[in-house]
Amino acid sequence: MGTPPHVGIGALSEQTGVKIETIRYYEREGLLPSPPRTSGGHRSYSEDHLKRLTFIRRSRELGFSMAEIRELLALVDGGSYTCGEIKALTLDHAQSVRSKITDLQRMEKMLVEIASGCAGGTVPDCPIIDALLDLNVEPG
Amino acid sequence: MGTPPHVGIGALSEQTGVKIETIRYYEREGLLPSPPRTSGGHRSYSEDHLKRLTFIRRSRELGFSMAEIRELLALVDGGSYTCGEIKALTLDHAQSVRSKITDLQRMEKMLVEIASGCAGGTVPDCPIIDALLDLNVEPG
DNA sequence: ATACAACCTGTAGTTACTACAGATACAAGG
DNA sequence: CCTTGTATCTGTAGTAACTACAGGTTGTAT
Repeated sequence: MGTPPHVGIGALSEQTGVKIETIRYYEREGLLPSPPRTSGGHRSYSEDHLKRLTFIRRSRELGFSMAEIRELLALVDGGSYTCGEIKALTLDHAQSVRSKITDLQRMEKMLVEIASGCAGGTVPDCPIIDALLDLNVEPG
Repeated sequence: MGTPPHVGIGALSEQTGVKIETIRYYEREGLLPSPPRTSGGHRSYSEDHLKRLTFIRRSRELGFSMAEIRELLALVDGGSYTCGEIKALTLDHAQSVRSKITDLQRMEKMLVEIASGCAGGTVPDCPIIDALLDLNVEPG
């Protein structure tokens, strides 16, 4: 009927979109619990592993660091988490994402600005190079 | 009168805002040419090094990778660069910055969205956790 | 029995630095 | 000249989050 109760690492990888090596890496790092092994030593995963790995992947996609994910998981695992704690972590993270966006926007503006000074011709005298050489070095 | 003709690595570091270890790292990586040494083996930098290091630092601040900087420097060093080449590199980079911005904006939106579903109370039942567990796993 | 894919462990490479440890060098004061 | 103290030297290892091997074993289908 549904999915089989235990799958190998390859199947887990396909179902979650997380590469095999990365799954093993998460296990080494303690994010994903060590699954039981077959008699021959192959990892055998259950539905719970699938859920947890999905959680990890989603969190990574949202830009949480592994340290932050560790925190989230610790709260969840402890069973003692409150909505407030989780929400605080999430909003903290959103703030840091916003500040990265601001930085990148400043960058982009500068890039376009210095590029716009450039005719793009074939002369070897380029205002972009000049800008990179001279910015912040200009005397008052 | 002006600046002295040769300075040590500490002074160069202060003048450019690039840490000493980083300066040595750039030298190892071939971005900054090896300066002459004093009899005792200390690095002794000239005005040219200052300019080049400023170029590197500015470029890094604009988000160019070291590989991209290497390209820029190769063009400049070859003396054969044209405005068009430099401009193309710059606009390429600007495009990749824009796409990073788009990604982060999507992230931020998701974060705020899932956080908004959360009352922030003390109950251990949190829609953020649910979202992280279930997104993309929902059956059609 | 045999082929072949899937899996195993362990190590090293990636990016752009940063942080040591342990040894010299240099500059100033006495 | 000697001492102190700061500056610098080399070389190695650590950071984040993977990714990519190499060389060996297991699982499975015929």
